[in-house]
Amino acid sequence: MEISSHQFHLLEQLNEQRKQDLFCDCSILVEGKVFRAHRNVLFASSGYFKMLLSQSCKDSSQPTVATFEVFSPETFMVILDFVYSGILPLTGQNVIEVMSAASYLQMTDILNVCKTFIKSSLDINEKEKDHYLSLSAKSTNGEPAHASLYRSRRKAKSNPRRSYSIPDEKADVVNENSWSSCSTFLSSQVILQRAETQLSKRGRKQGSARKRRKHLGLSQTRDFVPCKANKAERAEGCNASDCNHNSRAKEEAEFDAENAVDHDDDGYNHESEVTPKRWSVAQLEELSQTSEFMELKAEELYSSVPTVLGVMSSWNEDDLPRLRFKCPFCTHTVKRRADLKRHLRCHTGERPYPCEACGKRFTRLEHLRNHFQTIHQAGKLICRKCKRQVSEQTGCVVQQGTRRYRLCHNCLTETSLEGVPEGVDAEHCPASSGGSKHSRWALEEDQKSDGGAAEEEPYNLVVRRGADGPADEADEKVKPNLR
DNA sequence: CTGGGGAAGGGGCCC
DNA sequence: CGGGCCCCTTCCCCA
Repeated sequence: MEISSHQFHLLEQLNEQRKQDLFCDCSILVEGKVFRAHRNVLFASSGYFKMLLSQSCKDSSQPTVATFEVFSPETFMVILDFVYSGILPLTGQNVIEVMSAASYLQMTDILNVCKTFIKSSLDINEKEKDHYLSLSAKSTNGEPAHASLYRSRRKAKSNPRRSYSIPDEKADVVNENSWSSCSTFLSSQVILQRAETQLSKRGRKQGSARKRRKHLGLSQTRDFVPCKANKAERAEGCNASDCNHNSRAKEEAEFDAENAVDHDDDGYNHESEVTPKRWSVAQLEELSQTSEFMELKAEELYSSVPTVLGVMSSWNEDDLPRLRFKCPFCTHTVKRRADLKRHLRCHTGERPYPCEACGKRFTRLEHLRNHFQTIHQAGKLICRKCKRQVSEQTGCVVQQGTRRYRLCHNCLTETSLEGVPEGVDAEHCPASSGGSKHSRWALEEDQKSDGGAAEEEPYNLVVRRGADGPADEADEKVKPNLR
């Protein structure tokens, strides 16, 4: 016989004990504010606490103290209340931070509810937003019209506060797109925080802030965070449709941020001075269009990644604590901060290494090098047609557009007989042809003088870091040729 | 439609 | 900590 109310009453009793500080054996310090709780409850609720407390359980006589600086006391209060009540008081203002904290604390139930919350918020505001955008497009006087629209929008969104009860939620019900949107939005937030750091260093002026504010609301179609291509894009669920979805998420978050703060007559956000981590996505996108933001190099961005970002502990064979770095955007953990930095590129879409020959960009120098070697330098001593190994003497370098590869003399003769045009000057081929198989072929007629020279100057490859600017500017940062 | 090969990209780890 | 190497997986193109 099962008494269904038992669990509820038990949790209720624990919550009462917590409120009266009875049997609380764990103190959690969040930005100076102390929360008291029970170790066993925290252990059962959070993967983070499970790891943390599994260490301290060896000497259970000593009270456990955990310190957090990565989220606010208000956010932790929401989470702790949920742990002891099963009720999650989500609002449009706190959902992002709660989700971020839940990710940090490895509380998947809360994560799932946050996803659902955001998704439902998007649905609710879709029509309203369309209406807003259409009005916005018709508006001729930018600032006043937008300002009034934003105000009316704030009023229109009535009571965004909702409470979610976890047991009804199923992780597999949640549309992954919503998570990808949130994940990408979190990427935006991180980049925004970095940008904020950089800008604060440069002494942000009221005038520029006003100018930025003026453009708020004009960003409904821009995507700030580049979507990753290929594998990681799919891994993170950031495909083309997700990017559209993402823009909606950003607008929603923007709306939430607008809701969360008050603006003075200048439109400057005073709230940001109190809670500097809360930037609206519109502000982010606005910022991304400014020259200051354009000047932010990848190195600067990554140098300001908070040191506490996603750090978690694990245990090695000697039962000694071992730090691992957890990606804030996915479940991946790495041993070294540098590896995390490298990994983060697959979320931010940063590709600091462009190929001089074809313009394709890469996340790593070695990938660029491999690409250049195989595609543009015919680095493989293998006949592309018959797959036989060739040497400098037995294989000719053939250029097709920006691609170079080797053919043995036999295959070269056959290829020539099949009607491949010879004698096309490789150097005059368009750098971005990358096109059809039958585009422009070039055989290096004098291998010793042409291809040989290319071999003697192995890589006419120039590497640039963060070469997002004009070519002239990028050329000033040319690195020595590789190898 | 399918299988094979090349290219791209990400993770682990060493120097 | 950055660079580099190795290995593996995934994607794309082509026969």
